[in-house]
Amino acid sequence: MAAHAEELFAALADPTRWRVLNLLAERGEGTATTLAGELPVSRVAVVKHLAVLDRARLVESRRRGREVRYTVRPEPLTATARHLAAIAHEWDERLAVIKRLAEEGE
Amino acid sequence: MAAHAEELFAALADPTRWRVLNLLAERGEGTATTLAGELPVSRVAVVKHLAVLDRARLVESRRRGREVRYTVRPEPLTATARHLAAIAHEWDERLAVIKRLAEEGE
DNA sequence: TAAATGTGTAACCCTGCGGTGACACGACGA
DNA sequence: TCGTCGTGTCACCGCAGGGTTACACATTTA
Repeated sequence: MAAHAEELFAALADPTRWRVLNLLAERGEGTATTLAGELPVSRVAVVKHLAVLDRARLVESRRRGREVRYTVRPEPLTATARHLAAIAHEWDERLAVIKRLAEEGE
Repeated sequence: MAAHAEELFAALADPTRWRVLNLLAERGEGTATTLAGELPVSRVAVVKHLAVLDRARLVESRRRGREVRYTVRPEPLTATARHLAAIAHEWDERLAVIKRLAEEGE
């Protein structure tokens, strides 16, 4: 598994981060301050979450004057979806081979 | 996002757990002791990892006399892959709508 | 220019998690 | 029957992560 994939899974493992992503997807964009206004956590907490999401490339930030607007980035999700499907397929094949060998062995 | 989905992402966020899953997929099955023999961690650590993977339904355990053999389960991966692809698709549509609105607004 | 508003960041708290060693229990083989 | 071997579990350690408050800095606007 690629190293940054684990970073992405870790990013997706937190419920607050999913709420941030959902809010951004619904509204199109948002700042740390506006997001904190709709969440039960402080702005600083939101900033930290956005930093994690940014490292995982799940959000994009554009400076707009004195504020920083964040947008959602779907690409890592589609890439990870393909990745997981491929691994599951490998496992399936492996299990099929083992099952066949076991039946021959009887 | 479903609650146990975050449990699954958390399970996938650890490198040692991926090594456990890979070993199980390669060999078809394994016990906590045999796995610990091929990993740089103790048996107790492997047991804990297997417990996490079991809660996420990524492995299956069958008692065989005095030992417990673990097998890999691909289903959660395929399910999560579909889930992520669907979410990414939603985001894509949302972004397309917003982009169109922005262009009309000019 | 001064007030207001948003961001950046430092210091700190507490919980969870990955890891360890030690020991008790149960099942198998000699 | 007794030693062996695998599992289960308890107590503990260190650190990263999610959370907070407080304060300094930058940019807009009245």
